[in-house]
Amino acid sequence: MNKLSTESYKGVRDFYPEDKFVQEYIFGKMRKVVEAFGYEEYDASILEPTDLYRAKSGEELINEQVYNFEDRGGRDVTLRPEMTPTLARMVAKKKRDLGFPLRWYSIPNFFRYERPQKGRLREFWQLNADVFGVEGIEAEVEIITMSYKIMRELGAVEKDFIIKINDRDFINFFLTDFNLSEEEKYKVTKIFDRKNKTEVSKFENEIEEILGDKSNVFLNKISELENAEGKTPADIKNLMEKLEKAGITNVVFDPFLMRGLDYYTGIVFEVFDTNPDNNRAMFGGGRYDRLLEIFDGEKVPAFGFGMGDVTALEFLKSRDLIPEYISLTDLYLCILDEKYTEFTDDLAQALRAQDINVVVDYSYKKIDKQLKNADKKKVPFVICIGENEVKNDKFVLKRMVDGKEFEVSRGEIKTVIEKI
RNA sequence: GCGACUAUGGUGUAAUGGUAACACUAGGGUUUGUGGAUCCCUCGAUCCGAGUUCAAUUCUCGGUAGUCGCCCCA
Repeated sequence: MNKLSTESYKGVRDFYPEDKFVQEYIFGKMRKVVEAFGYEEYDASILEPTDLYRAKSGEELINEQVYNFEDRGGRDVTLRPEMTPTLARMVAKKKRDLGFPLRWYSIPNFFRYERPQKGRLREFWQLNADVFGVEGIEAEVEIITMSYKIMRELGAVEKDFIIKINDRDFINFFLTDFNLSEEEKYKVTKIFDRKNKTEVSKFENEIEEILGDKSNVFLNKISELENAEGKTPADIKNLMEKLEKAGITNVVFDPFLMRGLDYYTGIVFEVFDTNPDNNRAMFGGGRYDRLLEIFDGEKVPAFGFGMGDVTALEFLKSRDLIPEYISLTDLYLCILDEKYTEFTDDLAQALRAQDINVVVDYSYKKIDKQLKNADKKKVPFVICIGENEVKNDKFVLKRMVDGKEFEVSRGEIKTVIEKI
């Protein structure tokens, strides 16, 4: 017989309880922050018609990076690679009913068919928080503030990360002088996007290919922006001032920041790890005022961001910010002999009725093995049930962290567990 | 899609052209109602396929997987 492999599928992860605990910790922090700003949770199916992504997500993403298949009815189906198109679809569908401004969040999983490497897998989870119906800079301030607060909640200090911002409109404005076609403009944004990872000469050559002999003029203008603080575009300056008022000072203007997705229209931002070993964008977002047009022609102003669990986890690991596993179970009941099982079950039921999480060990192993197991599972309290307990209805409640024992009656168990 | 490196029990390591050792873990026992202790026993591995060879876990090639980088990137 062939042995079945225990390996998980390429690029996806198994979440053992300790792993799930950490993931839930991260999600919990995300939830706490966005809910404090009034964001409501939504969700959707992992399957979407492929057409949804054809419109605006970017050619590369749809052609090479998605899992798609034809279903039995001949429909072209895709495992969602991102949430924004789904969200836009949901909002567009019930636009008249929803009431704006609308603030929604979700922590769904996504699939992308790519080569797994550090900080990037084929399946990942990502917080998505979006606000619809706010045209002004308040949306940017709010979302970027939330990004900042999540980082702080996770234990990061300001110098651990830096928030880069830019405005796509602003680049487009510069490009209007050059009479470029839409496609050429698009190419320029892609080259910009790559700039920080490209050699300067190569970058300049690529720009020159598109702009010809005017490229020097263009590049000079851009570098002026980059270097001269006074020339920072007004909206960026405004945004930075407002963030500073909120106590967020690790923000910089980066005229080359583009982000990969095609649907961004205005301000975009990315949060970078300042650790030189992990010089990569951790997460980001931007304004996409025109995305909802693809459904009914009406635009709805929108600003949102996404924060993935893989990069967040890498960050926490590198800063030693992973929390220690804590069991959700309060009490572990050992049974010393099979004949005390019924008594133990009754006790467990009574305690559960008082909202205590109780696990019963039915292994009937030696008591030291049972205790060892309780310890391994990180359950904080143990009671062993044997002849004495059944006879007297008195118990020895053992606190595992220091081995201290407390003599208690049945009615005292709950209060002792909660108090100490 | 491209490149580099890697691949031994569940985990971490060892070794050799003659089929594998050790530690931890797990299971069982011992000490006979309180754990991270001692002692004993047991389970358990050379990624897959082909080639060279009397003999391959070891050498060669291919595949697969992992790690890192490139491309790309929410």
